[in-house]
Amino acid sequence: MTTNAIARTRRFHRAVTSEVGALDSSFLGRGRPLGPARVLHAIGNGLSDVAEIRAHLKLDSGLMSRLLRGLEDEGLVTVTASESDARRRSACLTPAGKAEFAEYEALSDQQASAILSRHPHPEALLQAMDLVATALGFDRTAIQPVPVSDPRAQACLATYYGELARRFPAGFDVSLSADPEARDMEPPRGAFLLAVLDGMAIGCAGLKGTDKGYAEVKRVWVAPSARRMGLAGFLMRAIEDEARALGIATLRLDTNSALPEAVGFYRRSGWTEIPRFNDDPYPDVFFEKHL
Amino acid sequence: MTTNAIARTRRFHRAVTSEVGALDSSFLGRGRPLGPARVLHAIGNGLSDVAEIRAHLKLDSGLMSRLLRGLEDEGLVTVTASESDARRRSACLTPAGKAEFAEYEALSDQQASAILSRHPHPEALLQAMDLVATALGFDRTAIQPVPVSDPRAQACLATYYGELARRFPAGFDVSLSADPEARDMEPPRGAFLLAVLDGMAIGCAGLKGTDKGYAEVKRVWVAPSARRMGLAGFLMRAIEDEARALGIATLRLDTNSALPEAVGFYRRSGWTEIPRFNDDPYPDVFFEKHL
DNA sequence: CAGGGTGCCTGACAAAAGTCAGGCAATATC
DNA sequence: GATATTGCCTGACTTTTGTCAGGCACCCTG
Repeated sequence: MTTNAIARTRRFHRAVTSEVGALDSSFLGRGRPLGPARVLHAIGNGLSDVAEIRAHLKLDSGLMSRLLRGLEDEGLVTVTASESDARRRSACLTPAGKAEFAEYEALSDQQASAILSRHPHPEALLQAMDLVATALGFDRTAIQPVPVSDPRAQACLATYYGELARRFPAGFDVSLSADPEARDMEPPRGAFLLAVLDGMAIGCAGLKGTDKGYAEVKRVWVAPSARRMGLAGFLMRAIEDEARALGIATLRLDTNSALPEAVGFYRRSGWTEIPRFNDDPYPDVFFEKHL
Repeated sequence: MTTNAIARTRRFHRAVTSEVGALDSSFLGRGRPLGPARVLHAIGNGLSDVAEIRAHLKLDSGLMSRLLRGLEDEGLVTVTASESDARRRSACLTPAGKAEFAEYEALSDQQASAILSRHPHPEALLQAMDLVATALGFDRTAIQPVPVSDPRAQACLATYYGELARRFPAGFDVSLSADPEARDMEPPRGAFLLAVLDGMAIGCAGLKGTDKGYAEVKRVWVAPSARRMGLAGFLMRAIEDEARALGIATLRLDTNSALPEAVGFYRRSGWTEIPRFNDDPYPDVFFEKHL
């Protein structure tokens, strides 16, 4: 590691730390201390179980209790006993709370938009921010099953198709390909997994159930910002676990020699090349793996 | 501004904010509260004037006074009256303070190095961090005169020469070019300006005095992360101000048609193309400007 | 239904950070 | 040389955040 590289990294930290002061302005800009603002933000983002919020924000139980009380006194949240377990409590925004949350969101959006709009090349800046964010937090990546209809899943697939269209010599039109029915990629026939980091999907993989004695792995994609970090391996291991849990013993997949990094990855990770097993126009390489 | 772009920017903020928690671990990792640690850090980085530190850290005068007293009690700093103005005070690290500061530096270096070393492509990550840091803080850019021997100036020049070597069809060897004597680019004959952001040089420009009735503008360079943001314009205006202050009425410069963005920039900003005025082997376009 | 565990609340503190009014000495201004 | 200003200090606060022990209601287990 050169001294220069460390100096540049630390310069980045300095820049970002002072910018986080400005970011806090979107947290502090409404005359509320950081603690209550963070709790409000967490609730607004869908966390309701008090214990979950506490774990997420790493707050002491006593402090959490008082912060919630404060928000209740302001009329922003209501706290009720959870239905399934009356010891647990569940927080939820009142209409006033929702309005207040929306104001915080607007502040954050404004700030994000300000940064982007004063830059001469926003797309390059976004790509750089994605790369940095993924590098900083990669360990926090969570792999979770979602319905294919989840908007984040759809966004991944759209990017994936766009990339195939650019990389296949003849382009790519998903409607000509054997597009799996959504319910083939949902339990109990299959699964669709999303790799999520800081709320953004950075990869996906589908498991498509068939009636032919095997399941197919489809739509394995990793965001450019997360490549070469081993995410495909995590996704494939998770897909194999899903398959085992569904009682599937054989997996197949197809890919294209225009994607050499994918072909190499499957070769390296225990897949065996087999003859063509479908008549999809796009793939030209076929693999199988027994679990 | 698309919604997606804002979401990506905000995701970056989230990622970086939680990483700043980790950064604070390098500030808090030595059992000292944030306040005193920040003051120690500021003094270690060369700030000594108490009022300057206060302005930089945005601290109340009372709080600042107490923090300094705490560091004095720990034996880490000594505070003395300033020589020029006995109302002002000046803080300076004791040997123990220097050792403590070095420990903080080591923690920060370790953290920077950890981020880089776990990434598959550190140079790409560094470039992304540079781009983001420059975008976030561009308004804070300071243009300051330095001796050409300043290590930051030398680093800029080395990068500049490297870039010329890549872009000139026949390469670039500074020893074959008319490399100005250092003292031609220092007062009273000339100047060398550095654009500094968060402690890192992101651009430079030299003013080389001659005995021929004009001064030359040399070594105008902007870091890749800061291009297209108008920095060259700021630098040139500052160079012109320096020239006027030195009583110089005519500026000349040479450049190369392999650098079309530079040629275009000079054409747009009031320079007149003139015939070749030197026998340097590299340039093929020549400009003049009267102040 | 007794006993142990869990989730949240309360009270009592303590540390850290921030605020404000006044005070003192040095300096600038007229 | 009187007067105002500046830079820092001190004391006396408040707010925010964090910590800890105990308590109560609820849940699970046998």
